[in-house]
Amino acid sequence: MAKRIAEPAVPVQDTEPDGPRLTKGERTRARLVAAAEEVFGEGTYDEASIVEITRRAGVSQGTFYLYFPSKLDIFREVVRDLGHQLRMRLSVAVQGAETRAEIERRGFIEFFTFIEEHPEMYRIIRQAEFVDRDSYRAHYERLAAGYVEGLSKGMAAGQVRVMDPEAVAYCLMGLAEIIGMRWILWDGGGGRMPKTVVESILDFIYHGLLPADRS
Amino acid sequence: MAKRIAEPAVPVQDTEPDGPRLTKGERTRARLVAAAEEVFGEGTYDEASIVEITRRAGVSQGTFYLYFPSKLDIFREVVRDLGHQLRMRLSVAVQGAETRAEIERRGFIEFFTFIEEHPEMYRIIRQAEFVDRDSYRAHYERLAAGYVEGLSKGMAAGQVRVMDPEAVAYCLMGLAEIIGMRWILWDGGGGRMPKTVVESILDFIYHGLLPADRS
Amino acid sequence: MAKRIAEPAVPVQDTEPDGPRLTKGERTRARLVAAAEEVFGEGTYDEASIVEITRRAGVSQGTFYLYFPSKLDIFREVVRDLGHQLRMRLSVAVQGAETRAEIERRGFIEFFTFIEEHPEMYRIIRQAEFVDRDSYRAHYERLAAGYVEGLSKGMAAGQVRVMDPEAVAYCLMGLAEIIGMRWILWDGGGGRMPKTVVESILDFIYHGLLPADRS
Amino acid sequence: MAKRIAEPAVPVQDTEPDGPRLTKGERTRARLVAAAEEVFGEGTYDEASIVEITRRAGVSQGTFYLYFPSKLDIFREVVRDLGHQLRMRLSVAVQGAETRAEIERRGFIEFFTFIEEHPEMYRIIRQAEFVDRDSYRAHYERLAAGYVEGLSKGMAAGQVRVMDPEAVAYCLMGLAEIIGMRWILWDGGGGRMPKTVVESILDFIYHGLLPADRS
DNA sequence: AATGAATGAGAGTTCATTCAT
DNA sequence: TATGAATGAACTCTCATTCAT
Repeated sequence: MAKRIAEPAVPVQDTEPDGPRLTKGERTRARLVAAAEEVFGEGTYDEASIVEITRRAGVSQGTFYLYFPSKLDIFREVVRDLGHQLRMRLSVAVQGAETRAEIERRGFIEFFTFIEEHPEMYRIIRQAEFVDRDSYRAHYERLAAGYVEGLSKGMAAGQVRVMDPEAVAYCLMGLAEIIGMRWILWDGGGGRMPKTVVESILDFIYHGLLPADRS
Repeated sequence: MAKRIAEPAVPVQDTEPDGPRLTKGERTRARLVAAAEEVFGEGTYDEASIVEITRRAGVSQGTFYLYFPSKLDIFREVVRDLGHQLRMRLSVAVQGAETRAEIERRGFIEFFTFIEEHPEMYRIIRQAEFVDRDSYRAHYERLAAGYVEGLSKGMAAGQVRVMDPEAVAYCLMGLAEIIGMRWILWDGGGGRMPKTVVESILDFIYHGLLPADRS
Repeated sequence: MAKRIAEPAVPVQDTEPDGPRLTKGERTRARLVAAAEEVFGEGTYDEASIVEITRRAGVSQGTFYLYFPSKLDIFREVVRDLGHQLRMRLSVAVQGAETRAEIERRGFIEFFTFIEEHPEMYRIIRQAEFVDRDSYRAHYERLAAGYVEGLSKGMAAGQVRVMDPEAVAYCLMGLAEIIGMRWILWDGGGGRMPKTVVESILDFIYHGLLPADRS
Repeated sequence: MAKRIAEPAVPVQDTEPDGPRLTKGERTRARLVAAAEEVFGEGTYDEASIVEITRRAGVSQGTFYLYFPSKLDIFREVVRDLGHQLRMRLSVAVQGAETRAEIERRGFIEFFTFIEEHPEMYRIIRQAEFVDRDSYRAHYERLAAGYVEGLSKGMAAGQVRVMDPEAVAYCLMGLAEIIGMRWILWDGGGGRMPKTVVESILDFIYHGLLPADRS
């Protein structure tokens, strides 16, 4: 990380737009979380250092421990936070979609957009697998829960072939992730999904889910 | 003396079964790789230490640097090695399968078996994403290459719907991985895939790949 | 927020029984000293932290420095305080004793009782040897002073063999301390002195002090 | 500690008088123990820092952990070592003494001499009470054991009044310690015991131990 | 071909203390 | 009279790596 080289960091402005509503402490805490999100996103959990997080947040090292008991704890918070953001975005995106195909299309596209916007989110959550398996598992379970619900309804309504809904939910998540990795993150990090890839995937999923008699 | 703290785990035998065929140096090297595979599989890349690797290999720390220029280098070798093993097993498993469905069935089942047998392999390869992205990418590209070839033939032969073959290959890999993680690794680590889950996935894939006019 | 990590142990009541007589400030100060006595008694001077003292006293860290300029200062006060308590108890205990033997018996028993009741007092005063030698020395000098006075009178009256009274005073203090340590503190912390040990010691002292021609 | 100021320390000579007999590692270890003895003797256990110990030993901080797993472990070793030295000296000193009085005289004088020569030994052992109670207790138990044996014989032979020998042993140790503290350490640290004090104590002990009918 | 010894940078964490409000 | 927030120096300990033998 180039950041290793110690520059005096941004002189902290205490009069930020959203300042007045929060206490001073709450603002500091928020700055720490934001900084941590950045730093964890750039390298390994182990490469990320408290020194760097506090430097970017514009506070001293001691201050960190006023708000988080340990490095692991802020990592957990960051994972929780990112998962929450993702779920919000997805649930908003699929609102109002009528057919299963439409839901999947909107969901997948929103997911890819999110990763394009927050490529670091990807790194962080996947690292949780090694750093704090519980956070990681919780993330997927929460995400899967929504999916399972939707798929079950679709099966009941005859729009989706009857299969183990949890298995299918995980298939779709795994699939979306690896595709995002391959076409967004690998290709320079700022890549966008090629249209033909998106269409192929949606096609694959569409037929994979569709009840036999409908095809 | 250092011995107080940790003594060599295994008194090293220099006359091992496969000894005679290799030079002393080659045997030492092999022992180091084997030890590294163990150690990397147990924790994080950062948690794994050269001390521990050499201790298990029964050699001194200095010896390590006779064979590998750095910790990262032996990690790369381990990743390459595991990927190689996996590809061999898969290619043997699908040999002789006639239909696309049969190929997928055999491939998936072999993959899950491999993970059940080497859960640590999973940890190691996924860590490569953060530790040495090139190894990681190379692993998937090699794996994808075989898949793409098979799928392209299937499409040409009209057994598989025409889609971007690389996109589909990655879909299948991502799907297999997350399922392996959820049902093998999470459930205690020694879990086996439930039948209904396997069948649901194969069903999903089968319809996902099938050409429309065949259904 | 810091509260995550530690909340005030006791919701502080400002209307305590002995409240009305003292100003608010005096009560806060007293609470701090009491808390410090507890905390210093539990571990090392260095292990004791201002955070913990203020937490138990139910005040903020900043408040501490309103009453004491430093950690060392409150430690000194605690030592002074404990020494004072001890001297009071001893002087009350020996009041009315007629012979030297009786004085020693009552004094020693009272001392052991005090240690049984306040084992932490012991830890604190002995630590002063390292933390603040002046407090420590002052404690012993004050204690010795009383002893020297009594012994000198005894010598003048022919009840005690003529020796350097200060040397004898220190002998008796050192002897009492180590015995208290061995039989009260070591044996589980809540131990009581065995009778035979007490009698042996008193016997030893008795003959040690007795004038030769009397024996 | 003035030593806090970082001076490049003594450039280490590798060809010391007792060099040839020990391996390089053993010499380093010995240097660390010697340095630790110095440093622990100067201040608190907590004030003593690994930095300072290694600086005086002329090795890097990392080297420390090649020989000792932790700061506490080297402290323990130092305590054991000092106790051993002391016991050796005492046993040599009393060798050949015939009467009980002679034994006590020689023992006490040797003890005071030892403290005059190693005032730091005193600090270190007493600190063990707080730092590692087991070391501390073990020290006294070992010292007491020898005493108890001698006293028991004396009682059997009718040279010493019959009392609980362990109680008496601890009395004598406690007494010696406090006297050493008061007249050697307090008076400037380099003090010597005044003759009259020594005589008073021996007198006190003599009569304390003497069987009644003999006096 | 192998080892024992040493290094030194860097990590996470703690804590007495200060100060604006 | 009291607090919440912040500081920064100091600490113990780990580890990949180097090198003389």
